[in-house]
Amino acid sequence: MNGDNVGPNFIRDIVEEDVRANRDGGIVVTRFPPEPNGYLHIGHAKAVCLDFGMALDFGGRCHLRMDDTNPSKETEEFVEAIKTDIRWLGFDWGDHFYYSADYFRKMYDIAEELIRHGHAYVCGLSQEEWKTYRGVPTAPGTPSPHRDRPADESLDLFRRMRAGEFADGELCLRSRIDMASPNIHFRDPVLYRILHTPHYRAGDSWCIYPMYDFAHPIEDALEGITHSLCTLEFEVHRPLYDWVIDRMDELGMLKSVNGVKIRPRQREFARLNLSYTIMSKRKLQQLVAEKRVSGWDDPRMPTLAGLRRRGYTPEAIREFARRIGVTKFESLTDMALLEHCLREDLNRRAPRAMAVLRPLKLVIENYPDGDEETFDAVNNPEDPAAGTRKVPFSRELYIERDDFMENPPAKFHRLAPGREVRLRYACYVTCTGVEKDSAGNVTAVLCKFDPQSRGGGTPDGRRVKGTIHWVSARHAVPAEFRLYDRLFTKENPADESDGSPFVDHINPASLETVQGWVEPLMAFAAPGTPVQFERLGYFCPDLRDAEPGKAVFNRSVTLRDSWARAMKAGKED
RNA sequence: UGCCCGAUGGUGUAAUGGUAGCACAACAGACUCUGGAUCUGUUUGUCAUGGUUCAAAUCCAUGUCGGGCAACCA
Repeated sequence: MNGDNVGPNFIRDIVEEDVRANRDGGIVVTRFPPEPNGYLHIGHAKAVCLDFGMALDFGGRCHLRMDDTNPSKETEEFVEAIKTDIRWLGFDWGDHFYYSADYFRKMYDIAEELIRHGHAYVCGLSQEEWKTYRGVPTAPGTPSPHRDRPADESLDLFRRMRAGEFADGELCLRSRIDMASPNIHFRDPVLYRILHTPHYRAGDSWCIYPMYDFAHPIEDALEGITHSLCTLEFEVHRPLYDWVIDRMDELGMLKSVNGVKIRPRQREFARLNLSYTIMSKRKLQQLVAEKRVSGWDDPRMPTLAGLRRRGYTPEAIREFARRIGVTKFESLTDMALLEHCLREDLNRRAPRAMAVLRPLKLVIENYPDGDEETFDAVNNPEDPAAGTRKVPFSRELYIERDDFMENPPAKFHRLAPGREVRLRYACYVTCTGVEKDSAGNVTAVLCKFDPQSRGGGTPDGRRVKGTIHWVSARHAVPAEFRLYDRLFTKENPADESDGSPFVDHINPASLETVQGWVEPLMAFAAPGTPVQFERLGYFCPDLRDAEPGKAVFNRSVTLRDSWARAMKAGKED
């Protein structure tokens, strides 16, 4: 029963032990419960992979449930986006798609039962007053003056709350637990509040809404969830979760499967933090609202929609989730690991092509002007089955500006006056001179080619140190390239303890747009399909802006570049 | 100065009383028609102090540091 969707971790150990002990009849049912008030991000992907992965690995199932108990922030748009993203990631909830809102009636009935049994009461304290009564972590609270309200009276008041007789905040339903508890969440937490706000799904049928702490365990219990996995900040809520489950048990409302009563248990793990980006929904929302990015799906965003548009694959993200593991340690994971997972996946799968981002004209003086020919190029050296393609060649080519230097350092393997390089898949050329404009800028590189080197080698077996990519000027298709870099310059922009807001650390160079050329076949690349532009990186035609006749490529991630690294380290000589 | 949780190389994670391992990153080399990929090698670690034990990253105690908790948010 050991799949490999989820690697070894303490949650897996717990589930394994539960199954071994035949707890809940040995079945595993998890759930992923997003609130539809924003887009899913890579941090959610970690949770999705855990929730669905555990179910998959133990032959169980995972429910998708919109945790929509707060009508003021939730919309249908987000529901659809969430479903799209989870499907894209590669997970399937089958028929088990739920809304918290669909349980409102049941929750209301349970609340009434709690009142009857003395577990809850209607409280008329204002939020401001409650602050005083609740006490602080270091000192016990004092009971609300309404704590001893008779059940009949609370029931009447609660029904009138539901009927809309009171204004927002005028009354609330409170659990009756322990005002002296060292755990603040046990000091008679609110179960229901009055909110005269229509719900995107339930419409205006309710003006009272359940709180998360009340709703969540009920949903889990009704659905027969065995393992309710959530993030660390809910750890202190666990006693309350268990309290509600106990009440459900008393009411005989725990689900039974094959005669076995299912008792949901909450387990907590650390959320994902990634270097040079942010994971807070609120902050992401702020980037969108302030138009610092183009939207939730801006390719620089850590949202799944953004990563998808950037060219990330579900496989890479799932592998990333597997590798980071699951612990209770609040870590800051290196973005380089995510990038590594993408490169690893794309290196295996992405077809190669040639593109020139910053063009410099190269003229082969001894190549006849009107002539042209094609060379065979390998589509993917990692996958022989991908075959080869024909790439057109002629007298005038574009090469990368970076691939030519007039006065190169010793270890520069590319083109320079008098130096010979290989044009990838084509032939050897030797630089014979340059053309310059009046300002002294090189406008073209002049070369002669060795006709015997056609195909990329020579009879005399002489070696060249460099191989550079190119496109034939006459055949090239113009293209826009969007070169993305990390969104922030600070490793942990979410940390504002130094007084600087995260938006102050947005990387001004996170997007650079350049106009260049691609080989002809790339004009037909389908949006979203990955390609490696040789020696540059992995790209994909933009999902939004690429269309027939308009080539727009997003750079997903660069290739590892040891030359650039050496240059940066100042070791070029 | 209450309650809860955590601490293993630069980063992330494994070892469940018995040789501290893996991955990423970094560095070095080999190979190469991508300065890519691949392969080989190197550097760096159990928060501290006690205790239990033949044996402690692991169990216990104390301390230190970090995180969470005082929404009618989730």
